[in-house]
Amino acid sequence: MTHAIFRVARLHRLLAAQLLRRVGLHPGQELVMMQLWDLGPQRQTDLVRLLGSDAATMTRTVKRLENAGFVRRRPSETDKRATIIEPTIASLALRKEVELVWAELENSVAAGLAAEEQDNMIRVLDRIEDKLNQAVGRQTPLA
Amino acid sequence: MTHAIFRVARLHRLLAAQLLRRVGLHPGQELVMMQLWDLGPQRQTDLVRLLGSDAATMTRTVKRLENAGFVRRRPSETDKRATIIEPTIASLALRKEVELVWAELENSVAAGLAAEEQDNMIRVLDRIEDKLNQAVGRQTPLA
DNA sequence: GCGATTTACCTGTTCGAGCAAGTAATGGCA
DNA sequence: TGCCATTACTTGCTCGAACAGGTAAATCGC
Repeated sequence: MTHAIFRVARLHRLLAAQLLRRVGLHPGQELVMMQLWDLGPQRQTDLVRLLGSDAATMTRTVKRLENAGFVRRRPSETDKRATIIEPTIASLALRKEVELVWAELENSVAAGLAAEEQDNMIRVLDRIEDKLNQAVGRQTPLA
Repeated sequence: MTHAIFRVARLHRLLAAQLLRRVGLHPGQELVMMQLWDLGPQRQTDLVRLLGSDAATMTRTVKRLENAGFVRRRPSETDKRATIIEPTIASLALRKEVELVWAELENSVAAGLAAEEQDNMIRVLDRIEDKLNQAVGRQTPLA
């Protein structure tokens, strides 16, 4: 099963990269933007928490999104350590394109699966996610 | 479903990285070593084909494995363009450890799933893999 | 046999991802 | 109030992954 997951993960990411390329994003960036579009301005820490990502990676990803003009950075007024990230007006045009890409990705994955199979798949994936979270969380005691 | 795949993929890779760290490998390197252990010496191109990877990535990964002493490079006698990669004697000690890591990874994923569920999961993942291959292969015509 | 294409590999670059280490602001606690 | 751990973020490093571009060897077509 590990093999199968590896292969699907790689292909899934590869396809995402191909599709996102047309939109001018790199895989991973679209997840940040989707959070901002859905939830509005967020601190970097919150983005890290929401995406289960890494603070250092977030710093650099946000910097690139800022250079690309999709995001603005503004110091928090209540916490001088924190930076608030907000989507720019310009990014709103991107949103529809990203949603199209997302739909195409979803379609490529789900094509040929009955609705029932999809539901079951999601349920099992969620359970696997829980298991993995446990294993990652507690330093995998090996015993 | 795309969300679920992303999350499982990331966690799966993260757990693999944690486990492989104890063995001194980075995720991706173990796949190369497993091919070499299973099939014996291979040309770089063959490794690329077997793993669905990239020639440039393989060049660098092999170089690092060589520096780590797990792999040796030898020019092909029949094709002066090609390099043959072979596992070193030293790498054989690694093999058992990697197999343990792999088993632990498999266990973390499959724990709590009935055998029947696992079988079904693998079947569906294989179908998804096919779909993704089609989508990636034919430049995703968007229409 | 010779030229054009293909194949095998390498280097440079960009990006996400993670670890380590460092800075500065915050907040808790004695 | 003053100290100290925590939190938010940054920078430096190493890696896998992918693309672009480049070299040399092999192979195909004529």
